[in-house]
Amino acid sequence: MRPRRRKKQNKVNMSDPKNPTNSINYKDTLNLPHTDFPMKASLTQREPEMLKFWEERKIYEKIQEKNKGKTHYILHDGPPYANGRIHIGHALNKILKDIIVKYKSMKGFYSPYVPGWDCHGLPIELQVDKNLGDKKDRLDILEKRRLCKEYAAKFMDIQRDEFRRLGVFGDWENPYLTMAYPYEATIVREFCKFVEAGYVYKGKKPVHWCPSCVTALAEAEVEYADKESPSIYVKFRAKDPSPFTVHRSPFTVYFIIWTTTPWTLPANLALAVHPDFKYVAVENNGDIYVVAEGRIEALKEELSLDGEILTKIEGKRLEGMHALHPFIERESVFVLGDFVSLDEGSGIVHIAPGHGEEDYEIGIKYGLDIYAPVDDRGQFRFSGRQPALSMLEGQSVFKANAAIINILKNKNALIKEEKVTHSYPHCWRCKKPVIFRATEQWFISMEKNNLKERCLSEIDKVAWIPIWGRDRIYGMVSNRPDWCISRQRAWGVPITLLKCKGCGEFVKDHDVFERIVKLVETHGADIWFMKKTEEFLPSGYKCKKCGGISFSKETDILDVWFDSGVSHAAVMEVDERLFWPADMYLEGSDQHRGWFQSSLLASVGTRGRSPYRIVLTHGFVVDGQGRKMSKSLGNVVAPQEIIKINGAEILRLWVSAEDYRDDIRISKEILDRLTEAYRKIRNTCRFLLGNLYDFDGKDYSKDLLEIDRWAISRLQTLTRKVVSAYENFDFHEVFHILYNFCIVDMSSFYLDVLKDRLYTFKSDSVERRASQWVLYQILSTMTRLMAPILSFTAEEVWEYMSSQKSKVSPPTHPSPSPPPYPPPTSGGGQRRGGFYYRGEGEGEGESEESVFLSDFPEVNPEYLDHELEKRWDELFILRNEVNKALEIKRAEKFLGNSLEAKIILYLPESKELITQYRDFLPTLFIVSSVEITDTKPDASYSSTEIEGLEIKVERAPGAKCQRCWNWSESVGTFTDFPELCERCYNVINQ
RNA sequence: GGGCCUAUAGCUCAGUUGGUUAGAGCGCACCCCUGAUAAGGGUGAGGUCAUUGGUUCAACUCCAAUUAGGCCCA
Repeated sequence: MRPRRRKKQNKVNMSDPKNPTNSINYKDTLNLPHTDFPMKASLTQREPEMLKFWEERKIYEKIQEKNKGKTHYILHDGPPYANGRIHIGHALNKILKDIIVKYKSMKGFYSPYVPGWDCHGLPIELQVDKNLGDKKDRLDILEKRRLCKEYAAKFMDIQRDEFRRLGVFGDWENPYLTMAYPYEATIVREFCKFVEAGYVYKGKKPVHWCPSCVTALAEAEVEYADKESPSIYVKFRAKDPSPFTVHRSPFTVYFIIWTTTPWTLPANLALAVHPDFKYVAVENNGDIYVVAEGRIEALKEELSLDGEILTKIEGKRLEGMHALHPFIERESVFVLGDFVSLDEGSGIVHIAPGHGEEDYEIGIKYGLDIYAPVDDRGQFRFSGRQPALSMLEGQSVFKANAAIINILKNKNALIKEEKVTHSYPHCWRCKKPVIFRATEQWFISMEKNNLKERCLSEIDKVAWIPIWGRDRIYGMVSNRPDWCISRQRAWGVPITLLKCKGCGEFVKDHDVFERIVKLVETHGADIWFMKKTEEFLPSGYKCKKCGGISFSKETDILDVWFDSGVSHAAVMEVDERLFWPADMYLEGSDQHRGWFQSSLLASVGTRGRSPYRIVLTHGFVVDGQGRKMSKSLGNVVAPQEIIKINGAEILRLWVSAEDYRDDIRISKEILDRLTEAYRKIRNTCRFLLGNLYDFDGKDYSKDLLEIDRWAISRLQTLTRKVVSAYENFDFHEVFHILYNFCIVDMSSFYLDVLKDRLYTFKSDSVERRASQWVLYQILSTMTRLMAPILSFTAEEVWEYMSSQKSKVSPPTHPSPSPPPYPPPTSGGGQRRGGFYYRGEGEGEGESEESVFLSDFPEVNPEYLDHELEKRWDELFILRNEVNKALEIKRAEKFLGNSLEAKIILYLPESKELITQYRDFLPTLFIVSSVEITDTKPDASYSSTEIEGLEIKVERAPGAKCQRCWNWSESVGTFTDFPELCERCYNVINQ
């Protein structure tokens, strides 16, 4: 504990009146800064205390109460997946949201924040399976769902604590969970709406299928990795060789195709060519081979196809012709496709409509069978009995590649075989290669009711930040296929459809749907698996189509993107605090394909418009070199680590300092820099607090010196810039503007210059009070400006601002450290004992118990003075030149402290500025005296910035005043205080 | 391979509609102070504006390609 230095402010404590000079500690007569606000932040310890304060005092709830009824601003939370602990991307996302919500709330918007979690889905189910080990296959579906639910709940809890630890405000006690009964009921209800509107159909379609997990995978569940595959050239004999043989009929004509998936050849039904390419017939070893003309050079090398070109034919002329399958008694028809390219292969593409996206599209177009003789486990199942196929029956497709190549060899249909390593889709969970396989799936049609078109037109009504988000999602929606919404898994909301066993028709009665929704609402989605089929139907229900009375339940579950996609209905429409549509959705840029899109589809399909007005996206967190984080690179930065080492506040500062539109880098150096920046901001606040310990809180706005008016004007400029940056969601600018203000305007200038006045003037002199008034405005404004970002620190400063005076004054004896936070007041809304208030007519005070209950600063035009700021810009140039001159002398050891200097200025022309500010210049330069001369001094510094200006630095005349440290010729002229200058003498003697 | 995006000092960011020697702060080096003190102040050195072409009287700025990186898709 530091002893209090200050006794009485204005009277010297003289122990020996006869010999005053020896015993006076003039330091005691100064108004040195004093505050208990610690220099060291100790964020790691202090943050949890602050969180407790916010929780106990129900600050979030009070903010909501305060803004109730005002214009709303709804940031609808995108639900993170309730699996695992949070990573740095989660932290980034939630902190950005928090900054916006806090800013809007302080601006007076009603901006409740309801966090949510995505709870269903494959990753959780797989994790549960993994934990179960061998037991997983014996487990009842309800039992497994129970375990999944527990798992999700556990991680929801963990993540909730981690999000709260970041200082994020929200209704953490009542988050939305996609597995909550009412939410599940909404999912079912929204699904039924889609069914009733005719969007939902059951179709056979190739989807990514994981033979290992035995499930269809969504796009989002597939990841690409390198895989080695066979690369083969295969020949298909032409059924009718005549168009290629001209008059040389003995030749056999073959079409060459290239594939890396030989196992799809049994399902080959067609060959595709580009309508606009030319195809050539090349004679080679007594046969004729047909390939695209544009590939001939490459194939000469690849396949030694270097014979004479006999004929040339346009691709479009091949349409409808037939080739013979190399090992099955079947014909493959020629079809036309724009997707055929000349980048690789032969320019003729093998088509298996049941095993490829483009193959499927073209198959539909030509009315081909969507044929996929592969079962759930990725094994061949053929219905017909052909010799070539029987040996493949039951083989897994990847293993069958070799057998098929063998068959091709035997049939003399293989031209070339090698291995390639290429990017191939893999299952995101089990990491094994997946296949494309046509299966029975449920889809939401993008064409029905013009859904796609309507989505596209809604996209143009949304404000996308950054602007390119619009192009991105527009392109994705334009090209997207129908939405495959079924999954063959356990952990999710079931597709609640009942099928007539007699005719296969699905029950689509509204009443039945309502009945199911009600059941789910009360019992959860589990009810679907608990009750018998009949229990979902009114007694005696008959099939509308065939009159059948026997029905079966659909057992597939819904894609989790459907779950989160309907959050607009489950949360925004249902929660009476919220509003539909949301003002903002804010997620990472990957969500253009994910949640932004599923929400858009879910909302346009049933509500006809998008559920959001603004969509803001941020980039991904990468390491210091700009590379993505991965376990294998070992460059993963965990938010928990940063919190432990630096504190959540530094993480918040990091989020704000970086431009989130791009990828966001994080590294030790970046965090070190930010920690420095934090200290600077914190210390600036501390210095301000320290000089306000005895401020009387009165309005001194009429007593300001010009430099004070400059400072208060700069404060308005700061406010204007910061508000505009917040409004544009340019948080990194908030940080830079605020930080530079602390350094440039405050610490290195205004506060440095002000020390003389604050410390040495009579404590209650109007000049000192005026500067304190300014400091108070600065501190109060800065604290509120930074609160949405530096929430912990702003609240801490706020706390000291409102409670400091009563603790600090009068500082006659050591006082115990104040408790970090005042005890809870009985009866909400009671004012704390804060002393500071604004002048008359500015009714706002700093008595709110939290900075977040105060209003966000606004620019006060009365204090904004552009003229003054502009004039002072010139003074700064002058000051910088004087500093250079001083630095030269300092290097020569001519002086140390600038107060030892006298500055002589010589400026032949345009000297209005220096003469106008003649008396102020010593203060401005922080030197003891300034002389303006008409004769050019010798050995002076010639200014490079101001033409003609010469600056000479001399030792200041007189002696150093022991109190204020200025050098003055008046020192020694007072016999009772021979060590004091005149100014200090007068202060002491009053 | 395709779509969208990014590239300015060691770090984080500015750089208006193309128009002088490209700015700021931090960090770094050196110095001062010791009455913001595990603080404060001053001065200084750092950039071929990713690369290469093109448009233009003039390009960090516009266009194209390349390289590197990111997200999404195949």
